[in-house]
Amino acid sequence: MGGLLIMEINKVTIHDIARALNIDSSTVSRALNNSSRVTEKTKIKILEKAEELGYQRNALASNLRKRVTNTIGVVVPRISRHFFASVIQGVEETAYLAGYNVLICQSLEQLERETKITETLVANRVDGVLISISMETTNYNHMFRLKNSGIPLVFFDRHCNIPETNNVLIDDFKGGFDATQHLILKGCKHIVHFSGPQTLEIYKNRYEGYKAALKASNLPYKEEYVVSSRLMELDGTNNAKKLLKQKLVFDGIFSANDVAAIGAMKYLKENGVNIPKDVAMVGFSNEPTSTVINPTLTTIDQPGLEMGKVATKLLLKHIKNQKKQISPQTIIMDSKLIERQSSKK
Amino acid sequence: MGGLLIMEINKVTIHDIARALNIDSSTVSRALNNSSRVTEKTKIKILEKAEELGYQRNALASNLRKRVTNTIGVVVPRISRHFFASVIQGVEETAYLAGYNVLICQSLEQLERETKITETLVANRVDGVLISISMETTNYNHMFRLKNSGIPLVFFDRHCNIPETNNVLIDDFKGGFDATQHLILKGCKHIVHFSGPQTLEIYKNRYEGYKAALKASNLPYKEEYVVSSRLMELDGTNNAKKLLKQKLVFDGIFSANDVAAIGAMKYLKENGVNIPKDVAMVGFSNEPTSTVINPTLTTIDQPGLEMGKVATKLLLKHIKNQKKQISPQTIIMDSKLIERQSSKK
DNA sequence: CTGTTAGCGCGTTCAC
DNA sequence: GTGAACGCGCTAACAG
Repeated sequence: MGGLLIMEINKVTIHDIARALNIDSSTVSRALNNSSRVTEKTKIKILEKAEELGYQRNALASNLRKRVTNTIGVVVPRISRHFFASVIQGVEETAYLAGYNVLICQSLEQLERETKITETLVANRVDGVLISISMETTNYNHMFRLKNSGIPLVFFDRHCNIPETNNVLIDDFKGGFDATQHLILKGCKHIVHFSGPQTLEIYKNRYEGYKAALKASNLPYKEEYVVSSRLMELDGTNNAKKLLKQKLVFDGIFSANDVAAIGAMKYLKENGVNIPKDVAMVGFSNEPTSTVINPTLTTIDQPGLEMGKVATKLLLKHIKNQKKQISPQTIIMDSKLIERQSSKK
Repeated sequence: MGGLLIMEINKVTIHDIARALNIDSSTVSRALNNSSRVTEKTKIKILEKAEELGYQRNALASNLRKRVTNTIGVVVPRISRHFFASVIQGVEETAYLAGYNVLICQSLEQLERETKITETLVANRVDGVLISISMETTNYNHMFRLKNSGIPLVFFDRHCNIPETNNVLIDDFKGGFDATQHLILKGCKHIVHFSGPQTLEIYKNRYEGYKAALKASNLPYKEEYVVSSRLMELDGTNNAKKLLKQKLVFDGIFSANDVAAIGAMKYLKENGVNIPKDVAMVGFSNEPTSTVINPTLTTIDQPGLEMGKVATKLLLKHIKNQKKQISPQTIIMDSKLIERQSSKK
C-alpha cells in the first residue's frame, strides 16, 4: 500500500516501549528514571528502544503523578530592565544546579497581569515562587491567595507588607542616605530627588533616606525639590524640563531609579545645561547605559545576580522543608556606593 | 481539641466540590468549563462552593487529559537584549489575546542550554515554539528532534538552514547594503565593518550587503576593515583599540550589532578620538543606549515588537491547522533606515 | 530484580 | 441536564 508515510508523532508512551520489549511499563518507567532496581542490561535495552521509537517523556503525566513539578516561578515587573534580568540570571543559575526549571513571568507593572500570573503558576503547580511586585499592586488579595495555596513564596527587592513572609531586600533607607550624603560631601547644597512610586516600600525608604541625610547635615528639606516618576525614561525627561522651567537652583540629583535619571540627563545634556557636579542614583545594578551618560556617575549598586541567588536558595530551603514548619525570614543585602571611573580626557 | 488549625491546602479537587454538593464530579467539571449543558442555577452553586473551598484547578491534569496546554514556548539567546525583550513583548500580546500562555526561555548563546530547553518544552507538551537560535548552534540535531516531535515551529530573526520550516526574518542583506550606502552617500570612503558571528546567517547577510554596497559604488573592499565580534560590549572596545593601534584610516563604521558598536563608541569617545562623521548600525530596535552615545546615529531599525507579533500569528495559524498539512512559510519583514534626531546645541 | 494493581485530577464519552 | 465509567501517561506501593 505504498504511499504516504503517516508518522504517529509524539504518541509513543512507556507502554509502547514495554510492549515492544515484552516487559511491564513500570520497569520501563524505572529504567527511564535510572532506578537502581533495574538491571544494567535491561536498562540499556530500554533506553535503546526508547531512542529508536523516538520516545519523549510526558512531563505533565509525570508531574501529576509525583505531585511535584521541579519548577519554580519568578515574577518581575519587566524582564528588559537590567536589574531584573540580572536577578533572573542568578535565579536560573541556582535553580538549575539544584535540578529545577524556572518559569519567567513579567507583570509589566500591571496588577491585573500579576494576578493572572499568580493564578497560572498555582494552576501549574510550581513548587515555589519568587516575586517582585508591580507598582500598581496596592491590593494584596492575590498574594494572600498565593500564600494560602501552600506554595513557598519569597519576595525580593519589592516586597509587600504581609506578615509572616520571606523577603530578600536591600537596605534602601541606607542607600538613599548614603547617596544623598555623598552629594553633600561633594559640596552640593541643593539636591533634587527623583522619587519612585510611593506605593512601593523601596521608594518610600529611599526617599526617607534622602530626607534623613539632609537633616543630618542641617540642610533644609524643600518639597519642590522632590519630583516623582513612574520609572519611565519620559518621566525623567519631563522632570528635567520642569526643573528648568521653574528655574530651580540645584547642584545635585539623587534619583531613586535609573530610568528616569537617564531621561533627565539626556535632556539636560541635549539642551546644553550645566550638568550638576555629580549625580547619585539608586535603583540599578551595572546598568550599561549609565556609564555612557556620565562616566563620573556615582551609583548605589544593587547586586541583582547575587540577590537572585540568595532568594532562590532561600526558596529552595523552604521547598525542601515544607513539612517542618520553618519560620519565614527576611534577608537584608548590603548595597555599596560605587564611583564610576572618570573619563580620561 | 482546640489548638492548631491544620489546613488541607491545595488539595481540593472537583470531587470535593461534588461531594459537598451531592452531585457528580463530571457536572462540576462541566460547570467550571462553563458548559452550556449545566443549569445556570447549579453552575452558580458550584462556583460558589469552589470559591468557598478555595479550589484551584490543576492545569497538569487538565492538560494531560485534553492533550493541549494552550502554551507556547519562546526561546531567545538573552532576554536582557533589547531586541529580544521587544520580541517577547509582541509574542505575549498576541498570545494572550488568543488565550495562550508563553514560556520564556533563554539559551545564553549556549548550544547545551538550548538543547536542554527544547527537550523541556517538548516534555511539557507546549503547543508550539518560537525560536531564535544561539550563536553556538551549528549542529541542528536538537532542532530536527523538535521539528519531528510534531510541535509547530517558527524561527525568527536568527534562523537555521533546515528545509521546510517557518521563518520570520528581516532582509539583512538589504539592511547591510542600505547602511553602507548611507555612509557612502554621506561622503565616507573608508568604512569599517564590525561583523557578528559568521555562524549565523543574519550576520553573514549583513556582511554581504556591506560588500555589495562598496562594490556598487566602486569602493575597494579591504579585509583589514572587517573586524568581528561575539556580540559583547567588550569586543567593541577591543575592536576600537585595535583599530587605533593599527592606525587605520576610517571615516565611517557599519556595525552589524549594537552592543559591540556601543563598546567601540565609548572607547573612542573616552580617548578623545575623532568619532567618524556618522555611524550606521544594524541589529537593534530602539535600543535606548544608542541615542545616548550619539544623537545623530543612524540605525537600521529591527522592529522587534512587530516581529514578535507576526511570528506568533504564524505559529498560531500552524497550531490551529495542524491536521491539514499547511506548508511552511518564510516571511521577510521590512527594515527601515532611521536617522536619529540630532541634538540641539 | 520485575510484574501487578491502583490511582494522581480531570475531561469525555455514553447512557438515562 | 446529570451520573457512571473509563482513560490521559506515568509512578508508588506492594507482591513475588
